[in-house]
Amino acid sequence: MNKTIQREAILNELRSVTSHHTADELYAALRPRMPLLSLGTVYRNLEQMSQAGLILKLETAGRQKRFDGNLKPHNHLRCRRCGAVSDVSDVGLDSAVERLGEAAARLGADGFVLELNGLCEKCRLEEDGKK
Amino acid sequence: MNKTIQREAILNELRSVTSHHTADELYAALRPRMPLLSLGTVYRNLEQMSQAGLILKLETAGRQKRFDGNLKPHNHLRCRRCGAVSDVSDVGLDSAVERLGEAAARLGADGFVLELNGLCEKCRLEEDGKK
DNA sequence: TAGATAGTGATAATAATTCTCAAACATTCC
DNA sequence: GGAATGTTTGAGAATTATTATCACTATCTA
Repeated sequence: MNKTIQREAILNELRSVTSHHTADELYAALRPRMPLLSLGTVYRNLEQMSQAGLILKLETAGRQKRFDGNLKPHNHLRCRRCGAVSDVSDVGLDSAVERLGEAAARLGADGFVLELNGLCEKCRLEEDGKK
Repeated sequence: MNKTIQREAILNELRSVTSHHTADELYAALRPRMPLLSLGTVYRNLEQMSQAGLILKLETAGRQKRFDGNLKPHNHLRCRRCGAVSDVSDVGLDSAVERLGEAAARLGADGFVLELNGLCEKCRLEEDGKK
């Protein structure tokens, strides 16, 4: 895998945000700096880097795939209102997930995909505001 | 929601199989009996019935959505080789998932999506056969 | 620095799903 | 049972997300 300006830019962008971009969000974020960047290049590199284990591909509910530059084990919440995916950190959840991993391994599974559903911080505040 | 022949047929088909059909698999399964059935009708009804809670929509990894006529809580394994989704029943897994549900509820989440990844029965045998 | 390889941008192609709309059907009310 | 009303259908067009193609350019290796 050669080093290219485009690939570096995509990886840096993904690592510098805690949100979990879709391919077209990344494209939109990078275009001002790289006006010739092509959407196909973004897709190609995201796929490549997730194969190589440099980033995570989140392909759970919702139409578009999202990508995560944070490789440390952590959990995700998808907002049922705005669709954003945010990180969840909670000790109780982490230990439940660990147990789940053990149960899955015992069954011979390679792993699992998990995503919490609910309202993100932002939408929770907005819904409360309405009442 | 009116009662129609198409809707009944789709629901019955989903309930009579333990595999988890995609829209086009259902379409293919029903066409011999209902040659005028349209794929749009299948999609429309699947969406409607999952909204109404008559069936489950499984929209995890993989491009196509799958639908499940079994409403009892149970877990799924997606085969990394053939893409099929099968039911997994295991006491250890169930209790880990229950804990996970409690942790998620404590955090204010509505629920979660979970899918194990690995080889299904059929592919496991075939892979073993090769060696 | 030349030759081999890999990656890029532009665009076409594909896959899955959703939308549109006139005609057919189901339900309600008399 | 038949008219009025609302719902659903089939057929096809449209949309969305993603992948493939390909001539050209950048990167790497010797």
